[in-house]
Amino acid sequence: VPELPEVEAVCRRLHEWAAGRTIVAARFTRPQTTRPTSPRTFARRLAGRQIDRVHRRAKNVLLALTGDLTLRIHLRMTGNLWVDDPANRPSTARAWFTLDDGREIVFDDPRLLGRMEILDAGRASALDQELGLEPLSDAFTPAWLAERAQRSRKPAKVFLLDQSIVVGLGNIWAAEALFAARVAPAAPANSLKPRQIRHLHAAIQEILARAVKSAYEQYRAPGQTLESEGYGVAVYNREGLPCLRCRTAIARVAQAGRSTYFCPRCQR
DNA sequence: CTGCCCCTGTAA
DNA sequence: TTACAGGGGCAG
Repeated sequence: VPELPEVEAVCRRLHEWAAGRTIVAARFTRPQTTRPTSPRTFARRLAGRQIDRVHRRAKNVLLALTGDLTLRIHLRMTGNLWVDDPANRPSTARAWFTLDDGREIVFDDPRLLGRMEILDAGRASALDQELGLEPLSDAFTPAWLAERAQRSRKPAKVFLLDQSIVVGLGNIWAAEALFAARVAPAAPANSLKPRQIRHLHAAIQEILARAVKSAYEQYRAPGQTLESEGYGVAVYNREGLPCLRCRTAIARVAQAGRSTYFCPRCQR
């Protein structure tokens, strides 16, 4: 479900739907959803707080609450968030926060991998520090990317997935960026030429900007599934199918325990 | 660095 | 029945 574009779309919609509302009560169905405290303690800390705004940092959904607290929600693989009438809550909902207007924020998470945590101001800024650069920020420049790549021997794909360097890229968009830039996923980051770095940088920004737009427009209604494969995927999940540039069969290899799709002819 | 784990769902 | 799934934390 969510890489940067989908998380961004969720945050914007949640902001539209819930900013200014107050959380009246919070319910959880599983103890592992809340970290590090129990659902009970967690719910007690949330009750009565107003949601000032909802924004994104890396793949985290951040709800800024009154009293200088931040609710951090990580959707992991299958999480989703929306605001709706309690009557429409799905059976896979793992948490819901009743709002002062009778609607509720629903945290849907079939695979139970998602996590949430309450941060005080200090921890919120510490988290911000630990995370890498936002790829759509002005600070993310070709020179900066080149400098970081220089210091890493990781394969390019693994380098792009590392959230302490650049945030927001996941398995789909990392593969897409490498394909667009014609960079081999196994090439060590420090072996990339300046020209390849420039292409990679441009590809990351273009691809993500376009995907954010599509994801936001697509995520209009509460409870909709987040589908990134629908918009502009050129290599991901296309093993054996012809490369869109040269017709060579797309290959799949495992890197860091995950599938990487690439064109063995145009990416090297 | 890779491998395993957290979980459930779906498809081959 | 097995493999795999858009994430990430941890062990070895």
